[in-house]
Amino acid sequence: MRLSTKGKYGVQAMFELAMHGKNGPLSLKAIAERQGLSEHYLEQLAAPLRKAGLVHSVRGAQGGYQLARAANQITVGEVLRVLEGPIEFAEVDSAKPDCPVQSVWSRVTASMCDVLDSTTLADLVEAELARNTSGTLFFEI
Amino acid sequence: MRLSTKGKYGVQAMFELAMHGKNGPLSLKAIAERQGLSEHYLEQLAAPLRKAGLVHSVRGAQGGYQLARAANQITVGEVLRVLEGPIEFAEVDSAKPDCPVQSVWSRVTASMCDVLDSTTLADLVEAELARNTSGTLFFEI
DNA sequence: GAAAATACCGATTGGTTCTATCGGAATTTC
DNA sequence: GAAATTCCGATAGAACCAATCGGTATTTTC
Repeated sequence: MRLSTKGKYGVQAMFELAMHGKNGPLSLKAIAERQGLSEHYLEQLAAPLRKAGLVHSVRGAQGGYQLARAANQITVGEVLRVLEGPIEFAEVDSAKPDCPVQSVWSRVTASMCDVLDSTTLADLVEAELARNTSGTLFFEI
Repeated sequence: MRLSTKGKYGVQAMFELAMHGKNGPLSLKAIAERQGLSEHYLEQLAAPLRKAGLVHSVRGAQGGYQLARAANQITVGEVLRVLEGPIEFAEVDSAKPDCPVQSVWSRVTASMCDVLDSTTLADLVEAELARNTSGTLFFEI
């Protein structure tokens, strides 16, 4: 019932890319350092994200990754589906679709998707910027 | 991110107990047959449910299990926590609690708990009875 | 043109968890 | 006493996770 590190790290990496914005590509090494992750492991996450068209890669020295779309056009749910497959609280048993237990699973899934599909990378960037601003003001007044 | 069969079967079994109500104890064999599960596997789920005080057991022939409380006093979330541990969409990294990504995980978790903690076994029984009633009417009119 | 940086690729591995299965002991009913 | 049932502990195969490793291809920089 818990997200694996694949989805977790993947979203964190996408958040870093969104924060970096259009300042050229950001390397996996840089992301790995900022988030304290293994660079080699991140490679495994970058591959599906690129194949799914969520990021563009730039090879060679000074290369790295950039978001393939505007940050407000990429939701957290979309990233997770690429890395983890369908978002589903429990596999729905097609043999008894009318069982009230199944409908609980469906409702939980829907409520998870509500949050994940309505949150974009831009929302995360905005929250982070707001946090830094208020923090800075707090100490500089 | 997906519920394991432990939680899934466990809730289905608790639902059967709730449906059975106060007509004496219901054996694991009966539950296994109705739900198409392995009886031996159900035993492993029954043990923690009993230790957590959610069911009472009756040993010996004609024995089985009963809910330890009224069905409207047992939520689906409670059953899942006994069988699967804390309900949490992703482990929150205590090193960076203010990261916007962490707050997404918290919001998803909260929204899952909203559904799971507000749904009782009695709600499931009610839904099942309503379904049978309407189904019967549909064919008997 | 050489060297460094980086993305890209595939294999493997150790660990954990899942999903049971098995055999038997204790308890109660009939 | 026989049958039904809970109870207990061990085990085992499978799948998945998380990560590591070694190497190749591409691009920039010097």
